[in-house]
Amino acid sequence: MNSVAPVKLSFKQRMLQVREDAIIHAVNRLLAEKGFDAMTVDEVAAQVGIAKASLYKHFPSKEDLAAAAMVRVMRRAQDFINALPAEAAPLDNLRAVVRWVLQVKLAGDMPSLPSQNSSLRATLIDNRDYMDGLMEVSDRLGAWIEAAQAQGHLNPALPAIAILYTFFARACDSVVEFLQMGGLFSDEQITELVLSTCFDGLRAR
Amino acid sequence: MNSVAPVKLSFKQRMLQVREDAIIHAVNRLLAEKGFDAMTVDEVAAQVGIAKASLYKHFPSKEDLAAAAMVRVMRRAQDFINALPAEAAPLDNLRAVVRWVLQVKLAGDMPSLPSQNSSLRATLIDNRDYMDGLMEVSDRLGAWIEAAQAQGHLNPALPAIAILYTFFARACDSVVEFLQMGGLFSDEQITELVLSTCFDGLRAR
DNA sequence: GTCTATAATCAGATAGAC
DNA sequence: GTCTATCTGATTATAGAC
Repeated sequence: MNSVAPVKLSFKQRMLQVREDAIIHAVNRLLAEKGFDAMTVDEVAAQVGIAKASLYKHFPSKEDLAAAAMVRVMRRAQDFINALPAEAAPLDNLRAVVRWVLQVKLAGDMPSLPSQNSSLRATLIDNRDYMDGLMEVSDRLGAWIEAAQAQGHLNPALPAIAILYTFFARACDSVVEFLQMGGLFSDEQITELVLSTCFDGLRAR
Repeated sequence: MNSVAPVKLSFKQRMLQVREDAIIHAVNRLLAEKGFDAMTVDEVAAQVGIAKASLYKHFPSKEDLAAAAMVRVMRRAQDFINALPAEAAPLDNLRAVVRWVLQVKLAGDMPSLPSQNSSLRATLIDNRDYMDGLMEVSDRLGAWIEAAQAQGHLNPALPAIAILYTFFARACDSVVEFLQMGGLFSDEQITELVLSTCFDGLRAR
């Protein structure tokens, strides 16, 4: 009994993991496509192909579904950041991160949450995985920002926290949506335009 | 009869106008505070101090309420733009407009709509006042943008439309909310920080 | 036009069988 | 854990008296 139990458990857990991955993937897509308020739990269930009640066995609320999607994207960000060369110039790594964010957004994979929803905010703050990820990302980017400022690559007059927020805000930049809707520019062009305005500004140099 | 009718009508219309102004003002505040989805028609009615059914005598739907608020803010933008000196440098006028947008936002007077809601978008597109205002604002700013580019003040390599969208996007810039939430900066500091990153970029000059 | 009362619908969450 | 069926509450919108 004791010898087989772990194997069966592990298999069960793997199935569970796969199912939850499918759920989170669906949530991520729907959050990117229509946002939190317009996304319904029925839709999520339908997309995954399970009953709504089953969803609630995995996640206790709609807010927790959204939080799981945010944890997922935060993990991806951490993976990307950790894969960047430590020996590269901090400014280059920061540009690479912003480019990654824009590409995720342009691919329709960036979940978007309403910034004013308080119950959602509470759920996120209570979510340890999310907060840990957010803090690690902030620390990594913050270190690069200060290094780039010390090297004279980023404007030293700007508070580092303001620069950090400016990067985070690219994940919900309406300019990307406006340009994408217009249909005049390719995804690559949009990426370069937003990167240019972000780092170089609108004024001539 | 004919001699008094216009007076009575005008008085009635003035009362109507005042009432509708109060409604739109409440909608504007609620849209700025909680956004379209979280705002309920009951709340609007309660804030104005009238019954919900009376609201629907003035505006046929929640979407039309929001559209009226957008028309209002667009009118304010037009008024501000028209008051700017024609002889000033285009770049200065553009900076003034962006500063105005940030101040309205920081004062909690900038209504925010979900960019993905299709019924709302349809209502806005069908709203002549809104579309006319939007186009006039775009034309005025567009002319200044092109002039500033010709003078070498704005980066000529950027498409004018991308610059215009970058300005519009300041009305829903999450950086403002992030910085405001942190509580480390005054409204004036936030305004100058965002203006700086917008026009001068993050990189050192 | 304003009100009270109510319809109609939708969506988040749960009960209980299997 | 998954399902069907249902509950519960909230919300948009309207009916009908005054």
